[in-house]
Amino acid sequence: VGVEVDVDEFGGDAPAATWSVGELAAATGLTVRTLHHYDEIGLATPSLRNHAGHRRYTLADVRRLHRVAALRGFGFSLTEIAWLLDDRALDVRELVRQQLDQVEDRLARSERLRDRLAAVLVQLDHAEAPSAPALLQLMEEMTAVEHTYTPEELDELAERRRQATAGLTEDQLREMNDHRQAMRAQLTPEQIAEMNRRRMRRS
Amino acid sequence: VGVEVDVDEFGGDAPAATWSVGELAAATGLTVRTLHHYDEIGLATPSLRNHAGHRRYTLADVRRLHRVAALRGFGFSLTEIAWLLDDRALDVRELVRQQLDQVEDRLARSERLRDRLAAVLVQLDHAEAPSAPALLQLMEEMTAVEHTYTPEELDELAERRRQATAGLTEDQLREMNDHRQAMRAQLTPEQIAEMNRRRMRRS
DNA sequence: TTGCTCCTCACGTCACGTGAGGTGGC
DNA sequence: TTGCTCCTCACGTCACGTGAGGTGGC
Repeated sequence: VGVEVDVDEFGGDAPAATWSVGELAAATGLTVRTLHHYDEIGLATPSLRNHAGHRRYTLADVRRLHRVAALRGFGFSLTEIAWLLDDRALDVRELVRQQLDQVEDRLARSERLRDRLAAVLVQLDHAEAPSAPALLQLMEEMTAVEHTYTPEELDELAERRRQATAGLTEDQLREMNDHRQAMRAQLTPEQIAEMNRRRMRRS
Repeated sequence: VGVEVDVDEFGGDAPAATWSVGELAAATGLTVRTLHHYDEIGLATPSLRNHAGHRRYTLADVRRLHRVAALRGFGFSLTEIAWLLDDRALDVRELVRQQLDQVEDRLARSERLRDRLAAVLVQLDHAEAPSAPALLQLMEEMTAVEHTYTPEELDELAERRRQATAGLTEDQLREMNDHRQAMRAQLTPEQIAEMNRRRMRRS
């Protein structure tokens, strides 16, 4: 539904300010497609359309949109956001607590995964040729015995983590970049596409 | 493609052991649908089919499947796993490092999200009626000023986290359960379905 | 006339889950 | 004959991304 009044045809009253999708996208950092999507599912619908059928968001619409964006930032699903905004959530505290539980859970998994990956990196350096078969053998050993690390290995592991995140020198960064460039030059188009897709999802 | 020999029709040689999808699913903890999927995309295809067209996995197939499962446990995508298993990965160390970077990134996001959710819980307790509007106002305040916490609030926050994860007493757990039961009794079928879906994805 | 923004389909994503409808061996 | 396992479609998931093909105002 939604009011289909042409905003250009307002009568005596001063016309209230409205926003187009593009303007809102620029202002909120959301994409136009995202605004379309929220409209499609009825989560945030513009109250008006102009004579050409273009969406026109009122101030109230913009406010709702900001709430949606804020709630997304807290990790709620669009369904849950709809419940909250329409005041149909039964127990807000419980909802937040469940959300927290989920995040704690993911956090714990990610930490274990990080440690195991860091350990793999350390072991790969110990290997003479870090090939795929070497990696596989390594992982089978790791999953089999759940290897306990020596203090030296744990140090190396922490060092790895530091290097992976913290500031590298200009030279190191350039070297890594050169290496990646050389690698990419040998990739098939589909492999490159795949890598780009993964990078997009990360940001 | 794939060899379409009937395993029941082996000649003089002792028939090698093979597994059905159901047996493998039970043994590996994967679902039958997952095995079908890996077959569909060519990641792990059974070498044989019996006369009725049923999949028959040889020992080599099972070994490959275990590698797939192991690599999944390290967070690699099915495409990456295919590269690794077919030894088509260009730089194994770089692949592992990228994987580690991604995990570190997710980890950092999750930590921030956890802190903000815990803070919301604390604030909800300060509010007299923890309703959806109260939650929204709270979040707007939080995103606006990026509120700095007092030492007392930080303590409460840590306490929240502890309660959310660590061992609660039997009484507390029972009470929470009763509460959830009561809440569920008021849910619409679609809301229940939604909650179940979320729970499935978590495990 | 040329750009720019806007519109509505409609398919693709990732790794499967979930029926639907049917077959084959014990 | 009844269960059980197996089979192949084929749609659904979640929150959009990405064209495709077209319209309207400056």
